[in-house]
Amino acid sequence: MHVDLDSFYAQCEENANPNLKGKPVVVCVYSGRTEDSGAVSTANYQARKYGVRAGIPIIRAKKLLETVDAAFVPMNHPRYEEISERIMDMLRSQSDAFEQTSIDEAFLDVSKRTGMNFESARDVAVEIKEQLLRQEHVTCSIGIGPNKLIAKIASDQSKPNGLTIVKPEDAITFLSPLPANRIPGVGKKAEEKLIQLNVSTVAELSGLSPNTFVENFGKSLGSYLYRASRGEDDEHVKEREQPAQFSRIATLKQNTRLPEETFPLLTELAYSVSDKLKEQGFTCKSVTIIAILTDLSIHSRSKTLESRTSEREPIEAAAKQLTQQFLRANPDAILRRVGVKASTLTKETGQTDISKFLTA
DNA sequence: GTATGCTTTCGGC
DNA sequence: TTACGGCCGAAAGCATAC
Repeated sequence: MHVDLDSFYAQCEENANPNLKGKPVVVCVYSGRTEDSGAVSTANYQARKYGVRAGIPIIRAKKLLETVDAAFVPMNHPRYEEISERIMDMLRSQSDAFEQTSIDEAFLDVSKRTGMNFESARDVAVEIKEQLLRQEHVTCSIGIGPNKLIAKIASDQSKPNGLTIVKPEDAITFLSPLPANRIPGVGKKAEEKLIQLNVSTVAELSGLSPNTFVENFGKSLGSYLYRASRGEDDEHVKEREQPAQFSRIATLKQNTRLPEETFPLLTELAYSVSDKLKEQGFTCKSVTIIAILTDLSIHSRSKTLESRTSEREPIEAAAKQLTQQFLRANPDAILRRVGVKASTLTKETGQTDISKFLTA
């Protein structure tokens, strides 16, 4: 079973402010550069009717909604996290195995408690929907299928507030007419290939030879797509124990390549990443800087640290060094936004782990 | 040749 | 007509180890 909370941030805002009910609601990330500079994080379904989508500039969303009484609200991420945590705990309690894949999505393995009976799985889904509405005033879209792939595609089939059940014997019939890009992992690049191959539906995709898959999509994606187009997937639902990375990114006051204008922000971002590592009890081994230039192109540079750390100073030093190197190697680059990322995380248990043993 | 690790890019929301 | 965020995980591409 796949559960997807409908335009989650927008629902959180509607619940926090009843004035928003019934209006188009646009949740915005303001960059602070000018009055309306920034992007749309998400929009409720009323706003989507006017063409407002995640990722578009706020100013464009305002134009699209200028004839209606719409609400533009700043994103409040800590609030969404808190609400999400309660919801995820509830969903986990309704499952045999649980896997949260984002702040608003999760897979629930309900095979045991339903004995693989899809009518019984429907009851679980209905109970989840009722409980979510009662306890958190939130709607969701649920997909039920014989595996994660089909559950995920099914949850996307009917939104918002949908429930789509695909029994094993109906899987091929369900998938066949769908556009091939509904398969997770088929993005822009794979889609271009599909056009070349004259493939638009999953059924057409499944008609390609195994060689055609590997030749066009590579061994990894190719064999995944071969199976996916047949509705096959054997991934298990499993808890994600540890995050893989923490990052902070922000927009500069003005476009620049001067160290005195970028370093203070880099320091702030590095400190924030370090604080989060410490707060959550992690150390990192690699540090990455993200550079977004005036043409909005995205670049990154990373390095592996000499030793694991969560301290502010080594992360800050690495970020400054990587930025300097990037600017030296790219004399025409002008920075618009910069970010700092810590990855290769390890949870520090306080117990003697192998690396401590070896250094001792 | 395969496994593993590191760096960079892609894509979803 | 343009406009433009802040996260995350996964994939791709390459190098190195065995």
